[in-house]
Amino acid sequence: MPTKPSLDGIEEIWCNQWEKNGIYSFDRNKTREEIFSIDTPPPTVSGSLHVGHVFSYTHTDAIARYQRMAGKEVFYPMGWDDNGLPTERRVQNFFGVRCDPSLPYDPDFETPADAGNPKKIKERGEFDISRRNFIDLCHILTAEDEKAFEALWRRLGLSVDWSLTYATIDEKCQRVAQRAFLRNLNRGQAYQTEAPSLWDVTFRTAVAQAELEDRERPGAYHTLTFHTESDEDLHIATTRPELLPACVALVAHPDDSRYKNLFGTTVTTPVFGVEVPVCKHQLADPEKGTGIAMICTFGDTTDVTWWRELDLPVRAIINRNGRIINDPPSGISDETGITAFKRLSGKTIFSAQEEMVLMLREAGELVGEPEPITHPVKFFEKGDKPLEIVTSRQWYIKNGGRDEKLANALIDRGNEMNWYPSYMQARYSNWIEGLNGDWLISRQRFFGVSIPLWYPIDENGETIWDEPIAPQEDSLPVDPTSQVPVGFSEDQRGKPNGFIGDPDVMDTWATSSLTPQIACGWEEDQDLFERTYPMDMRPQAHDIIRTWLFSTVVRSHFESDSSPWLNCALSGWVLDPDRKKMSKSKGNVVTPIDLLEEYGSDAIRYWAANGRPGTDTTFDDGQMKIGRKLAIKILNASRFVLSFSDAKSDLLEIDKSLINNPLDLSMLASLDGLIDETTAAFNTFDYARALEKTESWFWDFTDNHLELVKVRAYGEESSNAISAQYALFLALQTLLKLFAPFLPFVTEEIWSWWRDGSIHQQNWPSTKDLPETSGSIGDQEIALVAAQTIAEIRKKKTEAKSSLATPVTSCTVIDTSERLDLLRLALDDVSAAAKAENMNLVVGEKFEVEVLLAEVENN
RNA sequence: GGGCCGUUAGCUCAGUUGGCUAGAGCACCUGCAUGACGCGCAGGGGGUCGGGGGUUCAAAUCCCUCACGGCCCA
Repeated sequence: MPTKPSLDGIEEIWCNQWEKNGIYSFDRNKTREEIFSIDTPPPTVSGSLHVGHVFSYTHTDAIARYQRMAGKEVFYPMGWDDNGLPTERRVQNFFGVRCDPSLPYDPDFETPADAGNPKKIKERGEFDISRRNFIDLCHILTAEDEKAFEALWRRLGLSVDWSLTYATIDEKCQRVAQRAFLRNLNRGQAYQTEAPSLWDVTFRTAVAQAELEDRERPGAYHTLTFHTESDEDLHIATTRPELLPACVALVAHPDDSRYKNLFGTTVTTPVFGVEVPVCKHQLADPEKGTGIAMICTFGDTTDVTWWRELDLPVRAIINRNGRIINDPPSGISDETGITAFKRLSGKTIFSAQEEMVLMLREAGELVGEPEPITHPVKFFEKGDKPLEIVTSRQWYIKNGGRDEKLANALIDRGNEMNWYPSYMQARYSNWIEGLNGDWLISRQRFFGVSIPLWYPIDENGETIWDEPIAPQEDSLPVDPTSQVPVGFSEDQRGKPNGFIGDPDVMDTWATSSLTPQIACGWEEDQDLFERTYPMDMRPQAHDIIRTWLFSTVVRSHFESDSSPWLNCALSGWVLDPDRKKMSKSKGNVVTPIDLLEEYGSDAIRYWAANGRPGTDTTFDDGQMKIGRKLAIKILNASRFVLSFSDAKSDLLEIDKSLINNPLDLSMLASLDGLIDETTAAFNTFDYARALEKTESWFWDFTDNHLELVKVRAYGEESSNAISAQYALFLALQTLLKLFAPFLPFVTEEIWSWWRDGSIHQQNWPSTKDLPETSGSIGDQEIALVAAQTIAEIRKKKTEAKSSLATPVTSCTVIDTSERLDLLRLALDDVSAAAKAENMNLVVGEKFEVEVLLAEVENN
C-alpha cells in the first residue's frame, strides 16, 4: 500500500495489465445461458469521437462489468462503421482525389505524398482515380481512424474483448451483408423497381425515408393562368413554376364547391398548351394557394401519391444532375411549346425557374407578383440542396411500409423485447405505423458493400434488369464491377449477349442492420452463433430507433424469425450548457481526450454514469470534478481502513463470527440493503440508480461510521477492535465491488494493494457474504440513532465555533426510550467520537442534545 | 399538425406502488489543524415542486387543461 495514494497514471498501468492478463477475453466454451452478449454500436470512425460517445459507451460498459461480476461470460465485441459517405468525403479531402468509376484500376498507383496537407492539395487541385484505387485509400484512412478510436476506448476503460473487433467494410462483413441480401432476394423480401425516388443532386444518390428531413425554406407562390374548356381563366398557385412542362393534371379537394364543376374536364397549361385533366383527391388542401394544385412529375412526395393513386402519366423533365432535360416530355407537341421548352433545356432548377417566370410574364399568364412564403422542403439529412424526385431503378428490402401484415409482425417483435426506458417502445411502434414505403437500400456510391448481382445483356445490347445473375454463396464477397459471373468472361462485360455488373453499393444500414449476425458469426461460426444469438442487449441512442434499431429487427425477423435481442437499452445524449444537442455540425462538441487527461477516466465515467437511461444529460465538468473527488475519497478511505491490517496476515479470510458489535452489525445490515438495491437496479439496466445509491451510502459510511468506530478500531487486540476492523474490511471490499463497474481504475488500484487478481473478475457482492443480522442487534436503526446523536454534538461544537476535537465535559441526550435503548448499544463509540465524558441519557419526547464543552484555549 | 420526453434550490439533478418538516451535490455564507483525506471536515441560509383546475383524509407523485423547452415524425 502506497504511503501517498494517487490517481496519477493509473489508467495506463491498468489498461496494460488488463490487456496482458486477458481480463476481458471471452470464453467461448460457455453455454448460451451462461453468456451475456452485447450488440455494441459500431461508431463511424471517420467522424471524430466526441463526448457523446464516451457518455453512452460508459453506460454499456457499466452494464457489461456488472454482468461479468454477476457471473455471466460477457460477449462484448466492438465494431467500426467505415462505409459510406463520411469516409468518402474524408478520403476526397485528405488525399485530394475524386472517384471516377469509369477509370480503369491503376495497380501502380501511389498514395499522394501530400496527403493531409490541405494547402498543397489546393495548389495542385484534386485528380480522378478509379473506384478500386479510391477504395484502397478508404481502407488506409479507416485503419488509422480505428487505431485512434481503440486507444481512446481503452483509455476510457471499456471492458471490450478487442480480439473480436469487426469493421463493416471488412471481408467478413461484406460476405454477411451480401449473403443476407441474396437470401432476402430468394425469399422475395428484396426487390428492385423502377420508381420515383428522392434524389440528392449534389451527392448523386437516392435517399431513403429514414434519411429525410424537412427544412423550412423560403419560396414563393406564383399564380399561373390555366384555360378551361369554356375558355375561362383558372388560377393555380405553385411554388415550382419551372415544373409547368411536367404538369400532368390539376387536383382539388372533392368537396371544394369552387372546382366541382371542373372535375372530369380538361384544361390547357399556359405557355406549353398541354391539355391536362382536372382530378379530385382528398389530399388537395382547399386552404393552400387557390385551393387547386398542379400535379407534376415530380415536385414533391404528394405528387408521387397523386400520380400513383390517380394513375397519371409520367412527364419527367429533371435529370440526375438537377438540370432540365434536352427533349420536351410527352404532351408538348406544338411549335410554341417546343420552342418554350428549349429555353429551359440544360438549365439548373434555379435558373429554369427564372426563365419560366420570364416566359409567363411575356405570355401574360402570370397573375400579379410572386408571393413569398416559407414552407417545408425535403432534404437529405446530410445534404444542402433540396431533394428532387427522379425515376430510377433501385433495390428495396421490405419493411412493412407497404404491407400491413409485415408491419404488424414487426411491431409485435417489439413486444418480445424489454425496453429501457419502457416508453421508448412507442417510438419504435410509431415509426413503423408511419412508414409509407419499403426500405431503399441501393446507393449510388463507391465505398460500401456491393450489390452482389450481374444482369444479362440481350443481343440488342439492352440490359435485362429483371433477370439478375446471383453468385454462389461460397464465392462471397463479390465485386460485380470487377469480377465476372459464372459462365461469362471479362471481355463480355457490357457487350451484346454479355453481362453487366450492378454498379451500386448497399446503404450503410444494410450492413449495420446485421451487427448481431456479424458479431455472433452467423453462417461463419455457427457454434459461436448458437452461444450468443439472439443477443442479450442492444445499447444505442434513441435518435436512431427508426434506422438502426428498426432495420436490425427487420433483418432478424427475416433471417431467423426472431427478435435480435432480449433487451434494448436506449441512451440519451449530451446537451451543451444551452441545452442544445451536441453535434459536430453545430460545432459545440467537446473532445473527450482532454477531459480524460484532466479529470481522469473514472471521473468522466462517473459523470456519464449519472446520466439516467434514455435521459439527455447536460455537459457538466462540475460533475466530473465530483467524480474525481469521489475517486480520491475512495482512495483515502481505503488506505485508512486497510491501515488496520498491518498486524494481520489473514485479511483474505474475514471471520464473520468475530463481528459482534451492534453498531458494526447495524452498518452491515444497511450495506445488505444497498446490495439488494443496486443489484435490482442493474438488473433493470438502471446503472445510474446503482451508482447513486452506492455513492450516497459511501459518503454516509465515511462521514458517520468511520468516524464513530475510529477510536475503537485503533484499540489493539480487543475483540471490540477486531469486530470494528473486520466490519470495515468487509464493507470496504463490498463497496469497491459495487463501485467497480463505474470506477474501474481506482477500484482496481486499491484492490491490488492487498489482493491478487482483478476486482473485475470477482463475484458481485451478495448478502450471503455479510453476517446474518436478524433481530434487534443488527437493526439498522442503531447506526441511524448513533449518527444523529454525534451529528447533534458536532453541531453544538460548530455553533460554539469550537474545533470538533474539543472535549465534552458532560453531555445529556434526551430522546424516546426506544431510541435511547438503541443508542446505548453504540454509546461507547458515540462518546469516544465526541470526546465526551459523562454521557447522560434522559427519556423525553423530543430528541435533543445538551453539551458542556471543555474550556479550550483559543489562541 | 401528430407522437414521445421534460419543467423540483442560483446551477446539475434525485424523489419507486400517492404518506414524516420536499432531498443530494455544486455554488454561496460561517466555523475547524481531529492519528485516511484541506481535492478535507463540521454546520448554515436558500424551493408556491412551470401555471390553473380536479380526485383524495393526504398530491412533486394520479387525472384534465394551458404554457414553455427538447427530440422524432408529418
